[in-house]
Amino acid sequence: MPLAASDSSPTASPLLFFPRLVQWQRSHGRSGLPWQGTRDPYRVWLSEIMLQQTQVTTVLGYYSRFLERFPDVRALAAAPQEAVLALWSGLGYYSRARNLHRCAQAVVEQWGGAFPASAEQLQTLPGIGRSTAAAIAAFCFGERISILDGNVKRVLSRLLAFDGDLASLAQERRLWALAQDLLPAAPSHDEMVAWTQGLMDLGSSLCSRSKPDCSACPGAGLCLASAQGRTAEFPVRTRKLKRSTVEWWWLLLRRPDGAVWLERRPAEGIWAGLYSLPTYGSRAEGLAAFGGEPALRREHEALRHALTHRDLVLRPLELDASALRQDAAGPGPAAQAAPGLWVRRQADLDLGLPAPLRSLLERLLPA
DNA sequence: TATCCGTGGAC
DNA sequence: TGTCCAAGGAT
Repeated sequence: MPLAASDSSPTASPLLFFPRLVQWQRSHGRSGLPWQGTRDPYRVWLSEIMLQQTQVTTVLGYYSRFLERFPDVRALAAAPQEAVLALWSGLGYYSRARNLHRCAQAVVEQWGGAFPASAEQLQTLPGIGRSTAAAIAAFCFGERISILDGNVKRVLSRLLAFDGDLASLAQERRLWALAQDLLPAAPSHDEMVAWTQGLMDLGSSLCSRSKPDCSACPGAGLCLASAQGRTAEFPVRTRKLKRSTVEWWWLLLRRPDGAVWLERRPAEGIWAGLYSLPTYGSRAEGLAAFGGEPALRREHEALRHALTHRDLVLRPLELDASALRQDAAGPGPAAQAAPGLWVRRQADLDLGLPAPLRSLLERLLPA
């Protein structure tokens, strides 16, 4: 049965996509990013962790500061966790920083300071999942293995008109297998670098979420979604993000000299391991912990801060700390004293701080 | 499997 | 203003 004239479905093999994308990456892809042009696993690994769920422009400054402070994996492994969190402060998803630190220590202690050279082994390390392991292995060791990040899901689901729901782990695994099938039998190291980078470059430029530029795409003539005019339908992902609102009372304990008391947050949960203000679930509870109503100086305007699953309403209560204990253990009753410190000026804020708190303290403390 | 974990940019 | 989501991983 002959094809109808209106049927514009590509008939070329999707295997042609590999050489086309490799060529496109070399002529049109990104090449000047600070973590490109190296096969040093430490630098590639650091960039991949920072880039998880984080845009390139956000990462650039953090990456250079981090490398300057920790030039190699041994320097990072030897640092205190607090120093790592301080450099990560503001980048978000702080479990990445804690796992980064643990990973560096594992590389030193279990691998003699050299990252293992296969995706399978890399994936056993803290904070390195399947996609990050594949990226490091492809970039640094030329391994024939496919990444599958947000960009690749968009590019390949369109190329193949893959209509599985990527909210499902099973469908994600299917697409991962298809991605692996697009690789030639024996790609060179350079080809794996260009292919891996090309998938991400294409997804972040031509094959954008809205209004992709299919005419300039190296997948033109191969891409099923484009041929069918259905790019907006891919990738398929049923989202079921349920947001909730949480109200936190922040105690702004101020000494007569203006200093503010910060405490380290617990090792799990939101902002784990960062410094923050003493936090309570109600106004009464917070006041009761530090002198009650007579100590109250001012109720600051509430700050609203959006996290992925939660909207935080932060209510700072400024208390007069002059009547409270002010020894090294902190201002509260010794029994509930958490590790913490007084900060007097902005120069004291070289700490792991949640973004909204850094913003608040930069307004309150003198330079 | 579903949920949790930050922040900022794009639309 | 709200929504999506960006080089995801851990539990």
